[in-house]
Amino acid sequence: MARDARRRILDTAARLFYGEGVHTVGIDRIIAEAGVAKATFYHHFKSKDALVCAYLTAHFDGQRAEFATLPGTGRAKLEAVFARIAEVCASPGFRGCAFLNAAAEFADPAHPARGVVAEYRAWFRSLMRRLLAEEGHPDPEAGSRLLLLLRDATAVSGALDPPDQARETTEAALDRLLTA
Amino acid sequence: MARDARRRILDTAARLFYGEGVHTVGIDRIIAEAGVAKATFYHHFKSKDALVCAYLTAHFDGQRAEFATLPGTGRAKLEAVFARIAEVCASPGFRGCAFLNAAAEFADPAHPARGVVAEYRAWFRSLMRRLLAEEGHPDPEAGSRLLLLLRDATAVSGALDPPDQARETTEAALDRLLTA
DNA sequence: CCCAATGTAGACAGACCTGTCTGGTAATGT
DNA sequence: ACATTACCAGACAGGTCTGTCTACATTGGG
Repeated sequence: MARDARRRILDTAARLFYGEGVHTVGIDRIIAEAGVAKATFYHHFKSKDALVCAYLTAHFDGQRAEFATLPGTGRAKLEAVFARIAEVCASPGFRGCAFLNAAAEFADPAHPARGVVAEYRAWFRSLMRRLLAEEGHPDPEAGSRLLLLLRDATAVSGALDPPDQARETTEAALDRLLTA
Repeated sequence: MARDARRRILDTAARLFYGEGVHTVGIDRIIAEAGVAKATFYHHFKSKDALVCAYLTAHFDGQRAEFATLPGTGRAKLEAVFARIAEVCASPGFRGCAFLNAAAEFADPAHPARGVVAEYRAWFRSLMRRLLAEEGHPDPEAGSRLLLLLRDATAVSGALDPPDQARETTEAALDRLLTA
């Protein structure tokens, strides 16, 4: 046992921060559920804010890796990406987009966590831009903004509306937004 | 002075809750900035949760009243509503949709605040349904879901993207979502 | 005029928060 | 074998949180 304390902390933080919100979950609870000493926690993370950033960054890395495995190029890949998003957003236990929730919790745009959120959004948009360009879309720049919009909307709907609504409506919207 | 303590509390709560987040603003701060005694606060609101619900409900009422003053019917009114939304979301000081932010802060769907959010969403969607029906839209039910999606997306974008992006992208998306 | 409602000021309890610190244990690398 | 590193357990400080309480002032309706 032992060399995996950091991983246990990150896993527990991901579960609790995502499931219950960053502000409502304290360090004490994380170290208790991770089975870790307080000194160990502060050995690996200099503060709670640092842990929040690490949690978001790990989430970012995971999503980047997941989308990279999806097959296809251009529009086919685009549809695969949104199918995956819609699937996740309609799955049980979905509690909204981790980045959007974090942004809502940290009102100050200068907060480090907001930086990770901004990086994520920039990455997602550039992915959309690339896929639209591959497809020969007339205006990948404007198109990517529409698709970022759709991504956000699907996440919100998945969190607040009946499970299937987000998936079906996203499909319909994707069609309309792509064929212009 | 005096008979307006409740209003001062509500105004202060709206400003602070919206601007800095519900969890980060304490009762002590609200009563201090509202210039009100603690006993007075707990005389008007039985708990902080009750104040949060009152804040959201007031916001709901305000938006309902605002949309009611917009002229036109059918598609004209629809476009007026979204123009207003986009304008608000692109204005300085916009920190996201109060309902979406509150929903993100209260992870438990059974929290009273989440009830107000659900009521708001149901109202907005029924408004969309009505306007689409007036316009002779072939499927107001599905259409209203698309427009709720767009509303959410505009709010998120207004909070996280450069000011003008939300407005322009919303306009473009509205066109595509309405003409099928 | 008097009573009830509404207001102010602020102490207090009990809980929880983050972050620091001490002290001791187990695994690792050289 | 031994030093280093990672780890566990838990006390502690200093602050903030919600909600209750006492004690007193003001105001308006009957």
